[in-house]
Amino acid sequence: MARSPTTSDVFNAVAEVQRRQILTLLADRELSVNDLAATLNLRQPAVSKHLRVLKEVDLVQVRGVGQQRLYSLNPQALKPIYDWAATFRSLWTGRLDRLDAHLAGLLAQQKGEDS
Amino acid sequence: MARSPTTSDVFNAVAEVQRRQILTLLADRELSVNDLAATLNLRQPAVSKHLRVLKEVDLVQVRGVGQQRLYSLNPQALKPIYDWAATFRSLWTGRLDRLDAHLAGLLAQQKGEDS
DNA sequence: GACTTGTATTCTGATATGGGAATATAATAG
DNA sequence: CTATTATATTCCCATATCAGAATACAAGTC
Repeated sequence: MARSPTTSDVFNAVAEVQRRQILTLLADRELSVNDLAATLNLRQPAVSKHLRVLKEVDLVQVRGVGQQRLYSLNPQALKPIYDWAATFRSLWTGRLDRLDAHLAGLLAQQKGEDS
Repeated sequence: MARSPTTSDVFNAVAEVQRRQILTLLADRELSVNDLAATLNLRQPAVSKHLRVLKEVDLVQVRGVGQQRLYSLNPQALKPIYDWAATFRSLWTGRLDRLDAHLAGLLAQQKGEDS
């Protein structure tokens, strides 16, 4: 078996540095492909390809404005990553009940699933 | 250029599902390689290789106990992921102005063009 | 020492990557 | 319609992956 495709889930999509930077930039404002290329010092095709990946996992959405395509962030798609990492949060905050908290977190995740 | 090595940073290491599961299991207790292999229905060499990756990015640490090698989680190594994701947290916490912005975006998209 | 158990490493192969170069498509302007 | 601007796609290739199989290494037992 080979490595999972970058489009298989948000974790794989976000593994690439450039894509994380794109998301960070889009957190502030809608940007066009060339805007991103200029800011990141990447060629336009490279940016287009990264955006394609991000769109496939629903991390960004596009809006066509004339000849431009403005990409914007879909923040909620990042929630799974936050939630997963948050599961371990009590383990580094050095509290006594950290194990309990972690187990509670796992349970909540199983029951809740969404939001 | 090729895809970044899984050992290049925590984000890449954690992109793989099996490795995330290993971390989740290790959050509860120290486990041996064979313990993990049995629980995850993976062959032992596969687990050893995953653990190697996790160790290289300092997500786990090993302790030799007799013939066994007990792996344990180093939770703090997950903090960068949590912190990064938390950066976007305010964007999905349902503030009204954000919702408005999003709906405005959708409306503009309807009038402008498709995705 | 010979044997067993636990783990790590090496080799292989199918698969996917990310960037550059070139090209194609889309939308607008003249 | 032609030219221009903005973006997407295709082709290429060096690189890395993950799992399986086989093997090596390590530590304990007899």
